[in-house]
Amino acid sequence: MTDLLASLNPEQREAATNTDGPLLILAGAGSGKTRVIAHRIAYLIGDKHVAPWNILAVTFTNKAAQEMRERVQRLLRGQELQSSPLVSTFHSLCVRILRQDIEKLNENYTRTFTIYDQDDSLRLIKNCLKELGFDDKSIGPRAVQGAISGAKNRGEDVEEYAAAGQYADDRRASIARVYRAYEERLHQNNALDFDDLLIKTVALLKSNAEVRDKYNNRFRYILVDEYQDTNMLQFELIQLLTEKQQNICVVGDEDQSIYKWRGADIGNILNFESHFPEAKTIRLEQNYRSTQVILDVAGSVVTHNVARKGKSLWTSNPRGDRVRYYQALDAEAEARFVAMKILEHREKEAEMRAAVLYRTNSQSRVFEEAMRRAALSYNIVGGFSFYERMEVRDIIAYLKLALNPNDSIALQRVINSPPRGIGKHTIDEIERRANDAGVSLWQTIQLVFEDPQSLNPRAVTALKRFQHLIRGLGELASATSTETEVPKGEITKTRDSARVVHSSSPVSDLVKAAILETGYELALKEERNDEADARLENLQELVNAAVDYDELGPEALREFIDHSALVSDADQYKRDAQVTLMTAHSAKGLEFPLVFIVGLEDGLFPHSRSAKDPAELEEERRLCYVAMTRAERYLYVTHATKRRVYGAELASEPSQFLNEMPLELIEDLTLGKSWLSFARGSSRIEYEHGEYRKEKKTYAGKTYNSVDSIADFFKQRAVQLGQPTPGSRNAASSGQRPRQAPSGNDGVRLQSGDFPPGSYVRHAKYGRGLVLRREGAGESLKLTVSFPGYGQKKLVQKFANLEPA
DNA sequence: TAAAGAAAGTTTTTT
DNA sequence: ACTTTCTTTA
Repeated sequence: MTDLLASLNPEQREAATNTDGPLLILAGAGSGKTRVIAHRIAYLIGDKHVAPWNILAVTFTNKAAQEMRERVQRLLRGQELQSSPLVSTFHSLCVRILRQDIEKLNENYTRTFTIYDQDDSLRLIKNCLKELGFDDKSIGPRAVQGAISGAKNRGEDVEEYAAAGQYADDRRASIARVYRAYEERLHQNNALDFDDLLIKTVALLKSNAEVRDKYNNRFRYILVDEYQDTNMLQFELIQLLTEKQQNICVVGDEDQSIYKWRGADIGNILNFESHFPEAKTIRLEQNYRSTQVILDVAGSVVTHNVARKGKSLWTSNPRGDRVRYYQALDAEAEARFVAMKILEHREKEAEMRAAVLYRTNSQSRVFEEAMRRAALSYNIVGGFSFYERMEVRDIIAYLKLALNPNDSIALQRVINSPPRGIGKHTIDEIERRANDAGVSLWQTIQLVFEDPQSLNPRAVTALKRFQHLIRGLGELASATSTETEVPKGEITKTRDSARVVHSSSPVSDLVKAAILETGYELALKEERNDEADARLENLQELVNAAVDYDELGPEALREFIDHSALVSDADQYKRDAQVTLMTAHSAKGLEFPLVFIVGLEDGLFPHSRSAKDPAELEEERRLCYVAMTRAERYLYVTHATKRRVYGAELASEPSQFLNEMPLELIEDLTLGKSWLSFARGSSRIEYEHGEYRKEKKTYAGKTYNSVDSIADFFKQRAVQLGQPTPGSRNAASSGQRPRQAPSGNDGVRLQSGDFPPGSYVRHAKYGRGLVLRREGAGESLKLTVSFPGYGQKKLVQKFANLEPA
């Protein structure tokens, strides 16, 4: 053990061995955070002889948990252990606790509760909206879901939310009604959504001293990773669990806080010392990951944030190459450039792993294609994950029904997939009657048999067959499930038969049954096309995944289903893939020798949704910082000058974050003129850059100088293209001329109200904006205008009431 | 009822 | 552009 610790630097060693009492580790990017946690766990077990069972490490993602488990295992290699430390995400920890003790909460939930993931929850919300008669389009289900989740994460229950809504607008009052209905339905269905997992666990630990004691005694040493991203509920959970021993160690970095939108409270890490008065603080500031240049560029961007304590990250690594920049014509050209560069790097160093980081999942598509064309094997994290595929979710829904046919959301999902003659009319009728009678859809089906009313015999027969199908799956499942599901007299018999089935793989058998007996496989085989074949393959994968649960005992099926809800990105990140494509968010905690940050455009990264709030813009900047600091040796930043958004082609400006990088540390790989070469050639901008930095501390908002340099860039391009531009006689002499906003009135040939690209306009609502693009003519002349703070808007000139500005 | 065609919404990030 | 959902038709 001692030699293991010898590989740590003094601060790291201090952090690993300071095991008792509250400890805050402020760990900068690449400072060996995961290493320290792993060593700390190994030290607790190997040197302090703490039982592994008494150690809990909590992470946010399964990826991080997996990584941590492997690291600890490697450190403890060769040692015989009685148990292993629990390394878990917040959500699976809560499931674990609730599956054990939720009945002690006395809210009428049973241990067999179902978990509704985001998709299930959205379906339920849609049902509630329908039921409450919100059939107008004024209130979108997604918006409601966001509002409810937000309320839940702020700790507001229905009553509190409704009370707060009393004095607010109608919209909020409507949402409160949906919230109430949603909660009732969840409860009726014995279901918990993702937020409830935390809420109910906290409520349970708060209300029941016995349970609290039990877990306090079990988890004597607790570690929390990415502590800057914890929200109120997670903080409460940690506080309740560490009430007794206070052996709480948290690791985090304020500069990497990127989940405020999900309710994360940065105050948790900033105020750790006041929450836990005995706390020690250790700073890890030596970076082992990146070159000095990469750190300098990343640091330069993040220093533009005002709400920041600031810290110094240093490295003894080589300076490294400059950050490389490329301006592509469009998204396709951007992807081609990235693929080409990856090939070049791999030619020099065969094992070079690369990551392509983008802001939104929708950007992944072009990169996938480019990788395929370049014959690079790639790996996508996030987006449409395996368990989110339609066919996989359908089969899971059948399995959920096998355990609990009253799960109306699952039933709704598969009652007619594959098509079995239960059409829209029939389903509507059943829903209506279920609502009237206040029972589940499953129970209503039985009622239909007793009194078919308007339903025709064909539909009734189809329902009979469906009922029979689900019952059959249910019987198969109860052979592998707990005793509680079975009538008392049959317990012995059932358990015996469970054992028999057990040795011949019960969970995977059940999955197979759900694929075969439901007619799912047949329906896909009959389609005879590539897509159906791919789906069949996915289902085979699902069976394979289930095999891992075959030896797990009576709760195996339940655990498999839980896993499918909580482990949405299971094993998606394969460490040795040549290329990994993912969002900047997903990349947190990972590192690659070669990193591309793509789509650095205004409105995309930073995202337009973050433009109105300076705090959100700062979060975008931290996200950019996180992305940049993933790079070990080579970092590329790229953007495109036009990009399709919702099918329409839009001109895009360079991201202000590019303007915040030190230009002398950037190498321009663009063929021909780029925004960067322009910005460089303009001494005025360099000068303003210096000025801007001095003023920075007083202004938290958007970097307007970037917009100005970008405006000049567009004007220059217009000149090159020979398009008439207001003030074009001046623009030819590039950025050297005195700063003056072009005006629609000063060109002789231009009428007032004519707005070419590069000119400024004023809009009643959005204020002053830069015209990027014109299309159409006469009545339907449309302008694409970028408004600081609002992003790009496409306006019909005739109706937009624009004035020159 | 199911398939085919039309219209509407989608894309911020995640457990 | 693409996918989901609504509407029409056989």
